[in-house]
Amino acid sequence: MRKDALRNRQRVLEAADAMFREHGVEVSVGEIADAAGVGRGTLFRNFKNKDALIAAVLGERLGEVLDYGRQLLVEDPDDAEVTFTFVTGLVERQEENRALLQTVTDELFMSVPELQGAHAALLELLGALLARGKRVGAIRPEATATDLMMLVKGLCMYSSTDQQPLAAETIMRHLDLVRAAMTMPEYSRPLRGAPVPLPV
Amino acid sequence: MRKDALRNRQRVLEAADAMFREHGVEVSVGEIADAAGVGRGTLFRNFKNKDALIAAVLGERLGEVLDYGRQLLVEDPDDAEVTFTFVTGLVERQEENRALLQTVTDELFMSVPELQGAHAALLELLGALLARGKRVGAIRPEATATDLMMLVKGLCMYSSTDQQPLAAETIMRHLDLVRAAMTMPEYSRPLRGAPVPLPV
DNA sequence: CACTAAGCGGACCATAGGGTCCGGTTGTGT
DNA sequence: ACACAACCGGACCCTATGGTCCGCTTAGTG
Repeated sequence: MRKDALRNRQRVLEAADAMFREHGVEVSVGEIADAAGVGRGTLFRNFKNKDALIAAVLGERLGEVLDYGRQLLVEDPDDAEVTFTFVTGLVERQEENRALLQTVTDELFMSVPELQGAHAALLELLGALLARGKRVGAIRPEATATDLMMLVKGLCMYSSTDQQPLAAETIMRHLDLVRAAMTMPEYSRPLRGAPVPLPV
Repeated sequence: MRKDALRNRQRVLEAADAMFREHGVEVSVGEIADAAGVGRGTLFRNFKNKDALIAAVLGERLGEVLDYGRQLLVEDPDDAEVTFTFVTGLVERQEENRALLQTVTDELFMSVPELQGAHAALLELLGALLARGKRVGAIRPEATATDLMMLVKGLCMYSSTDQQPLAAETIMRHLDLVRAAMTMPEYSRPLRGAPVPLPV
């Protein structure tokens, strides 16, 4: 591959990542190409179609998330909090990257193998994190990775769909709700921060 | 208004309602007009634009939901379960009407005054339901209507975004998670049903 | 330096969706 | 029965988007 070609590919990846972060995967390829300073032709020569570009960018981002979670599992084998440490990190990343969890559980993208794999891996990781919490009696024994996934996805979708992004304070509060749903009562905690103000 | 005009308006409303139920508000006005057996011109003569049609249909559906909730408030002034009775009903309706909660908290539709009002009314209703639960010590005192809204919206979005609609069993399970998040520990209950199977 | 294949990018295409328009039709009061 | 306003509906327009194509440019090698 020629040097300039590689450089352009890189530029597209970076531009796509930036645009996805800010606007979600709905941004048009045209805008991405413009941001990258290349023509549409160049973009599509490097990525078969938009889905392939999404898979390339988000696959990597999700990979980082998975690494983070696996790292947590290794670091402290008896941390009852590990699930919520991870989920908090996940939500924080989602907060500065609208696209991060868009591809997970979305009919459109479940057909892209690379993302399907990331989804499965994420569920597996959540399962492992929960298992740790269950061992020390922090997590309800019947709770599953899918249960947690639903709550987290819901939280993320809710906050990124809203007009203006929710305050970090509100997100922390919502995380406390997730915690209350998943933990044994004595591991619950009071809700932090203020509720979202009524719009208008 | 001429008789045939009125009849056509009605047909459009019914067709739109049916299409929204099944496909969500994303269906094209063309499909709605076809289903109603009228031309696009007729549709747009009766409703200024697509948003107006959505507001007309969903406004009515949301009104029914509000009536249901207010009815519950009147019927038994000491029912600790009233919040979850309502939310279960809400989720059941959403299950057979993809569009029901789409308009709530969606940037696109928060600008339509009629739906904005319905949103505010829904939050107010949830607040009243929760207040009842708090009085008898069933609901966490710091929990707010917005907290519940987030959980319910998340649950609904999660289930209607998925490839195939989730099993009713799974939705009941998720409702138990919502309950766990909102209630005092002794009002929680074990999760019903089986978790969602891993896709592929 | 010159040649050539790899690479470039923007003009172009097809599709889809919301919304408008107008020539023809039809309900309805007289 | 007639006239005419109200009404109809589909052809049409405009915009946006994903994706293709091809004449021009340029990296890089002999």
